Amino acid sequence: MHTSVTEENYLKAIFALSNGNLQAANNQQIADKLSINPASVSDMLRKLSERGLIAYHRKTGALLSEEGMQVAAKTIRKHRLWETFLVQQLNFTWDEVHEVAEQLEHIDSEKLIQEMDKLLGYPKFDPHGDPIPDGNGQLPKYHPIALSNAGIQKIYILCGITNHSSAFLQFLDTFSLGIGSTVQITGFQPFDRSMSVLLNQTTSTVFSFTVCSNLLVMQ
Amino acid sequence: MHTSVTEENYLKAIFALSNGNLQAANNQQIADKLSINPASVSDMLRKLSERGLIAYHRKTGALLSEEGMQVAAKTIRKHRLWETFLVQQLNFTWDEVHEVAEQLEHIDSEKLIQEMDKLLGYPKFDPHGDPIPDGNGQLPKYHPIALSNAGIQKIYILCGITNHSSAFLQFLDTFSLGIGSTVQITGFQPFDRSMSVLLNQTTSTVFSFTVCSNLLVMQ
DNA sequence: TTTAAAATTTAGGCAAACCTAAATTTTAAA
DNA sequence: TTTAAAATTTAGGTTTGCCTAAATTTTAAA
Repeated sequence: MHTSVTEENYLKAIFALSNGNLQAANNQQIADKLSINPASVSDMLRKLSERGLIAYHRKTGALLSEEGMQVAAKTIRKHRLWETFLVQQLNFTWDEVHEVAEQLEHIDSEKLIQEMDKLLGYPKFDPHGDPIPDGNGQLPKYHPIALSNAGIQKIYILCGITNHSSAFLQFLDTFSLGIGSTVQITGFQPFDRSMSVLLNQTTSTVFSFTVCSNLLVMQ
Repeated sequence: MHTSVTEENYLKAIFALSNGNLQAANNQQIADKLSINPASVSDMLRKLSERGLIAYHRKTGALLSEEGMQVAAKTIRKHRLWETFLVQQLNFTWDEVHEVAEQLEHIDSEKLIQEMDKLLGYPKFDPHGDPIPDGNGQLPKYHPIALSNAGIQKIYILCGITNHSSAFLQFLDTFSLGIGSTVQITGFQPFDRSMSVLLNQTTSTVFSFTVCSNLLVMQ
């Protein structure tokens, strides 16, 4: 199925707003996200629905169909692979990649994206730590490990904690650290098993072994 | 000045048809080249003319203005850099690159193209042997040398000959070799100064020193 | 339960780029 | 030089995707 740039942007927005197609996205949310007038969104939702890419009802909102999901995942896959390429090979910074990736994600070439994937070594996460869907639109499996068991230099996503005390939560809060934050391990001190970490690609600090063993991360 | 994908395609077509802005391109030629109805071309030529990107008159045809030339050169620069990238780094073959480069050439990011240029080592010619305009839209200078003085492994463009005998011309003809053909030097035999060459990226053969000294090539 | 506010849709338009069919202009042959 | 053919333009339409303003529907407060 051929999809226009506009359609792909709507599907991507619905994917994001629906939190991976869990809760339906309504007109207003989509209009806000895309900075498009609700009347126009109404039009497009009807069209996407007629094309079988979403299920939509004005009261309940929009969810992606099987096919819509495929398109969205493919577009996100391209976006994140391009971001990875721009940062790793073209010296783009974190904040520069998005605008360009928004354009590149709509380039239509199966070979291009396969070769790009290969060139980058089949990455599972982009430089922001967001997961890259595979060629079938599947997100990488969720395999949490304690940060204390994680490998040096790698970038992880915080996906859970094993200590729910308010003291610990407050501690995390002082670093603006939450589920989905990225944690890159930049160093390890064997004598106390503490780790130097880079949080959200911005804040450098050191976490004790106690902290590290209470943070669940995935690749 | 912002230009649409469509406008860029028209300017590129006019550049190509006008042979680098030497002889004006007429409606019909542009319509054929872009597979667009002459009536539509008429509309667009008026628009481009109003925007100051071309000089157009129905009798004399279209030529690029200074500004139109800049846009065309920039688009061609992007196209050829992308082709080079696709072939060199993403294992695309000669015939696969065009379709994708047609899309990529319209991506708008100064940094992207600068970094791509750097990544590729500031190439002057693309894999087809076509010259890549520099950041200011200038084509590389024409510096012909005898093939016998050229460097191994490099790709050259045949740009002239110093022997115009029909025997020599016929000889070239058997290899479909003409001005604009590419010649890559794949080997050099010092004992007779003969060269192994790859012609037009397809035909492998060996040229004697005599042949090599009568072929003018440029980088 | 009524009613006001908020969300959504409908109606009517616009711009970009394309089209076909019908002029009109240019070129070239008789 | 006339005239027919070819090239080009104009006129009137289409589709996509957006807009504003005016309904309409839904939600939530009184």
